[in-house]
Amino acid sequence: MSVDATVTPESWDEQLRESGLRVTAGRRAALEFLDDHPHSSAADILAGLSDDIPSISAQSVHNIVHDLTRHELVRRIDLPDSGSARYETRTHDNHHHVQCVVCGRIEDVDCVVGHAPCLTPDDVHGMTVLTAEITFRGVCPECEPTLRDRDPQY
Amino acid sequence: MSVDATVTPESWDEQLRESGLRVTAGRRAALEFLDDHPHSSAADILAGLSDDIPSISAQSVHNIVHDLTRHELVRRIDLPDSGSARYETRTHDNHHHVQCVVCGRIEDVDCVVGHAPCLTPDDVHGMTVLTAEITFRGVCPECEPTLRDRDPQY
DNA sequence: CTCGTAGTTTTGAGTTCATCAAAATATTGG
DNA sequence: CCAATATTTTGATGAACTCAAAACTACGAG
Ligand SMILES: [Mn+2]
Ligand SMILES: [Mn+2]
Ligand SMILES: [Zn+2]
Ligand SMILES: [Zn+2]
Repeated sequence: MSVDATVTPESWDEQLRESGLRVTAGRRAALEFLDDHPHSSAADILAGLSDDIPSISAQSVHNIVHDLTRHELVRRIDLPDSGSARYETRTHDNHHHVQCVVCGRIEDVDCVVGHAPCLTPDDVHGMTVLTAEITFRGVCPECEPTLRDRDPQY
Repeated sequence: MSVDATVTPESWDEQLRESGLRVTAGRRAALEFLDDHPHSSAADILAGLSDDIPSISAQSVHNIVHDLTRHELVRRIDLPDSGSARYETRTHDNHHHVQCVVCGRIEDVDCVVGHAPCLTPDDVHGMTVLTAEITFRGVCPECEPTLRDRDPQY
């Protein structure tokens, strides 16, 4: 059983350089944090990085995720509720998400097709469809009892 | 050729009353406006209603769409870009949307299945999937030339 | 028809998330 | 190590939405 070593902690430095971005403590820490905590908000990242980098500011986190998103080292996702944008290091695999309507928990859902667009609808008003962003909404196992309490007919 | 008369302007009043909501000028006007201008934002609605109801406030529009959404007379949609939430009178038909990445134009896309959830992925981490919100992203016919100018390899 | 009450709108303030701009600082090639 | 330029920080600003209380209105009871 061998672990895929294409994404080691140090490789973030390489990926940053390959994108023409300078290697900074904030960017490296943000990438490491997002790899460990997918679907984090800018505020989550700020909180997660403040211990290691006390000087980091909210504005810096926004700058960082913006730059990393633009160079496709991270992916930005905007889920229906969830107030703020979320970020993750899983890019280029066209995966989707399932979100618990009770607790907000977010999990990845592999794309059945594996490439964009994974669906092709009938009538798209003449538009050329590039991607299909899918957000499944449901109830996670932990929240099912909660929901049954509130609405026994479930 | 007969027009479906199930949704006449006056029927908004009935639908409001059936939901236990009082019939007010703002609510009636908002429903009429949204029926004519689907996928409008709260700001769009405010602008569209200000002529007829000069006293209307931004807060009122938020109250109105919130109440109408809660009683399912309108549907709220949150699209990836687009900053603000959008609203429409087409409810209960589980339809989806296609959005032009250049100009932001939004169009309806009928659900192929016709009922939620229209997709059932393999692994959803034990969650019970209720709905699948799909946003197709692409380029509309009007914007294709623009895109070709910027990036000739298209 | 009038009145009273609960529902609704308005007014005003406040929050969160994100952006813009300029000064301070750090990275990196030479 | 230095200079050039990218990045971070600081500070201000904006957009969308929410909260709370006062003013107003729809509508059913009388
Ligand atoms: Mn993901
Ligand atoms: Mn629609
Ligand atoms: Zn849950
Ligand atoms: Zn377009």
